[in-house]
Amino acid sequence: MEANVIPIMNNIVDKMDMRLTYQRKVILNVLIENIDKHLTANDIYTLIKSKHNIIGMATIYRTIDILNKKGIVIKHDFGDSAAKYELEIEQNKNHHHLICKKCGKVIEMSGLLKDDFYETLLQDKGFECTDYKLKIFGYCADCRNA
Amino acid sequence: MEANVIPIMNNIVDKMDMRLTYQRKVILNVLIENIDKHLTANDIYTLIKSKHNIIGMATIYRTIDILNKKGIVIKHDFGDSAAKYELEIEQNKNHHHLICKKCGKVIEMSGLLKDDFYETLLQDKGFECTDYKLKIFGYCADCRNA
DNA sequence: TTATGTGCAAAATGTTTGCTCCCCA
DNA sequence: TGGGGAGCAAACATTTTGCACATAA
Repeated sequence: MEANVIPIMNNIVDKMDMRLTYQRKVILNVLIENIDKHLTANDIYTLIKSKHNIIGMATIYRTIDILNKKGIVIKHDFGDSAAKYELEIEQNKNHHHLICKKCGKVIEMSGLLKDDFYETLLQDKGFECTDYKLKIFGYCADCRNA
Repeated sequence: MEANVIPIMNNIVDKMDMRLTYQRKVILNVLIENIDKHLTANDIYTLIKSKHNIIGMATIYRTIDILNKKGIVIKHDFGDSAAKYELEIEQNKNHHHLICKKCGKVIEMSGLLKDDFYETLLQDKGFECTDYKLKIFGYCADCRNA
């Protein structure tokens, strides 16, 4: 494991409250090293295979599912069949995704919701928001100029 | 076909610019009659089977896909395996979904984005927005009080 | 008439599960 | 050492595809 990954890993391990097996360490390691990317289960599998021993697909799905339920991993669906995962760190949390309908690129940004949306939801609908996903479809700068 | 469906149907048919077969009419009919619902491909299949002749699943997927590409049908993914579809009428367009993490209920609302988000996207990222989907996860009034 | 659409069945894809053996705490 | 975890393969659900036949325009 690379040194700079260790403190992040420890931080997550504190939150997980589950047995720390070799496989789970390796999965977390890949997620941390790709903290700015969206990985499919198969991406994770391939990345692990290239650096460590092979681990089973079922283990990846089972682990990711647990991490997702514990709020450590976010599950995304950008419409291209396989679900994508990323670590739910503060920096990744509740950001928006701009998805280009031409080239498929995903750009991240934030700050498009009204500042008082949380209160509005509670008052108007009695709905308590824990998190949200905003997907914006359209055309990125490159594709618009092409 | 029920009488009140005909004007909506004609409106859509004008937009589609594709051969109007028996199967496509029946699919559109079901979508119009359930304009306020989110249907899976299988829901559509079952609804058609109960009122008309059986049509093939492949036809449903192929038709819905075309309608989606033409902007007549919206495809949703609420995280429960099968994709859900609804007509993309003005009333359905760009609304938000509040998804209860306990009971799975989906509530619709709108008006949570900043008024100038379209311009912000264009200026800050050069991104031209055509449409968006905002999914808000949390707990509905019923589940919060239960 | 002919390009397009349909149905069927088979295949592809992504994900989940049962069961046996393994290993972390 | 005991109970949760892993691996494998088989099952599963949803969606896609190839091909022969049917049909709207």
